Amino acid sequence: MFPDTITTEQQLRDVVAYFEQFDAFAFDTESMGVHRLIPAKSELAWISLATYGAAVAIPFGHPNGNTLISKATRKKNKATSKFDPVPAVFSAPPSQLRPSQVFEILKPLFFSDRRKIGANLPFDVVGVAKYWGGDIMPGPFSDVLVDQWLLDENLEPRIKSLKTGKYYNSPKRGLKELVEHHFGVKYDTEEVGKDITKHLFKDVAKYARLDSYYTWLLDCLLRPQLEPLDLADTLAGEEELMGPVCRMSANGAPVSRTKFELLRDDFREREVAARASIYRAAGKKFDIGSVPQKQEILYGNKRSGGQGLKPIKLTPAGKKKKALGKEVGINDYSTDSESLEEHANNPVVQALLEHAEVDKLLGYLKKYLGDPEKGTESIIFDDRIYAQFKQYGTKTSRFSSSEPNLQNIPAHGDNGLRFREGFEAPLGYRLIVADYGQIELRVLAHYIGHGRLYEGFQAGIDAHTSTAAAVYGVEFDAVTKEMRQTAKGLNFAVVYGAGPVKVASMAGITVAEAKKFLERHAQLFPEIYAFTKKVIERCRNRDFPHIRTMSGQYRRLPEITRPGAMAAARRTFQGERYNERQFESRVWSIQSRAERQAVNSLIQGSAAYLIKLAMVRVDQRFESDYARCGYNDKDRIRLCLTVHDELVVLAPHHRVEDAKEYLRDAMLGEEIQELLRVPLDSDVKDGQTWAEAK
DNA sequence: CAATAGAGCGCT
DNA sequence: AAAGCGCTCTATTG
Repeated sequence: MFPDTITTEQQLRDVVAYFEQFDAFAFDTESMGVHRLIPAKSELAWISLATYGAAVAIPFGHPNGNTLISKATRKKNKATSKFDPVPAVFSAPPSQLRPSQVFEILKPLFFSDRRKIGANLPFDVVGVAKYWGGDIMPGPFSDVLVDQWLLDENLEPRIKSLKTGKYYNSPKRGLKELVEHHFGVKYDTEEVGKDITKHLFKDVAKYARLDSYYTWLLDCLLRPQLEPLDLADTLAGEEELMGPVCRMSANGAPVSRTKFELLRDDFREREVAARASIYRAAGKKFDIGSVPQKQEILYGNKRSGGQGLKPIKLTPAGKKKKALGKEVGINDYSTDSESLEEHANNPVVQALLEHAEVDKLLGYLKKYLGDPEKGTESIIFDDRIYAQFKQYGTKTSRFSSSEPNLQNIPAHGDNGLRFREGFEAPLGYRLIVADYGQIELRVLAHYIGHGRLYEGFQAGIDAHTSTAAAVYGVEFDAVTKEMRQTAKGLNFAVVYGAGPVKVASMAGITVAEAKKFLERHAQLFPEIYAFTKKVIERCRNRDFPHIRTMSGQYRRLPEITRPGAMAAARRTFQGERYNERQFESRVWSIQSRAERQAVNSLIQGSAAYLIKLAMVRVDQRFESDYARCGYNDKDRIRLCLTVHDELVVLAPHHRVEDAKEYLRDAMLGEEIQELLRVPLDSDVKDGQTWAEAK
């Protein structure tokens, strides 16, 4: 039929003919080069496929043969007196197909309606799209990592350590970990996938083939397991989202390299200045990034060269120590910005606060532009940054973003504004930002279905303003900025389960005042508290405690029961000596945390579901619009980013109004609005930069 | 030397 | 005793 490793056109045609017999197949790619982790820009060398009864690896540019001529080593560089790496030398690679041949022959298979299965699917879909002129293959799609996430969002795969031979629970949930967890097989002990250019042709061939093979096997194993859990619709929803996610990932976020470079230079100067101020005020040099050294400087007495400041807040580790009745020292006290604010008049503290802020943002810019000191390359290509968006991996079904994380770009103050000005539409285009207003509170009001919060939304009143009017007992028009700020804190307290201390620090009031407001809030909004109580009790009373979001997604919370919390408490105290009182307090805090998580996950998870639905709708609209109107590629409207309750879109000037209309239709349209008993709200703006459009 | 933990901080 | 993330830095551990 065909061999495991495909090196001729005829073999590849036979493969395609075989795979075309079935309605689904798994695939995986191997990339190389400095940008191998950026699928939109990586260079691929292998693609592998698996289906019923077959798995193959197809090389089309692997640089090495099957013999290692000389091992990788390091050689001392006389000029720098450092050790430079000397790469391994391999024999010449066997003859392989060219990429153009491979992708031409594979195209009918991938551009059919067969189900394509991946592990972290968008990575591979975007990777291969480059070879088809940027076209994203059509669905249906599956991703075994999504399957696993739906099956158990808390899974920690059981892994055997190569060094110690002992089993441990890994926090990672990648393909390798899942394969070992489910099948007890370690198939990549050499870590071939990390850098295929360091490995023999035959080793990569084996590894690449097994990637697809196990992806296929996991699909076979996991999908049937979803059936009894009533997750078919949830899964279908996530799978429908995969196409939009692939397109968004392939589009990237438009930025101005020049602006970022200017900003970096400016931040560099400020960093140097802040550093100098710190040393001057402290009277000596020290490592500003070192927490222990900062503790000595701030909280150490003046005799030993410290500032002699009174430490206030303990670190989490310090709290644990105190709870166990141990002595705490200056190294158990926090040096975070909240602690430093207490001593804002101290010159060392002032300079440290400035330094921390500038250094953090400078770090972002170095990540984007590359850092010669660390030997990293720029991740901006033709004024675009390509982040990875994961639709799995959060406990609440939100998206996460990484490499880089584009969901934590500074948003507030002068720095935030300047930073977001770096995200800029190219000439002839505009950025459009659409965000849901107070979506979490709307979800909460929907679930409750009556009362002040619900009525407020029905009447179209801003939630924070209506809360303020209620707790202060004034008319809506009489609500001041400060009153609204306090009310905002109260509304957050509901969604996150915050206590008086947090509300006080958030709203800038005293703890006593916060307590009064919370009591007053509870009197005026009894239905909210009745609802959260009901959510918690229902969760607790289930055989396996959990909540389900609007999409049907589970959040399992075993620690919401006393036995569950006790088991968790025992784990946290492992090996420590503790008494009854300490144990009880730990159990209580774990159980309370689970209660807050139950309420928050229901709300946050359902809100996440609504924006995922909107993304699918908006993408459909953009795609059908493109197909129907026969526009050029450059006239396309494209999704660039999603930030929890916000979508960022790039559109050419003449399409801006269309894009805005599509966004509003998708976000507020019947299909989504009919899921909620309160009206949704979305704000849609355009601008040249993210700062302007927000 | 590499991997992990902890502190800290950016966002919604 | 505030939910959910990812990243960077240092210190520690194997």
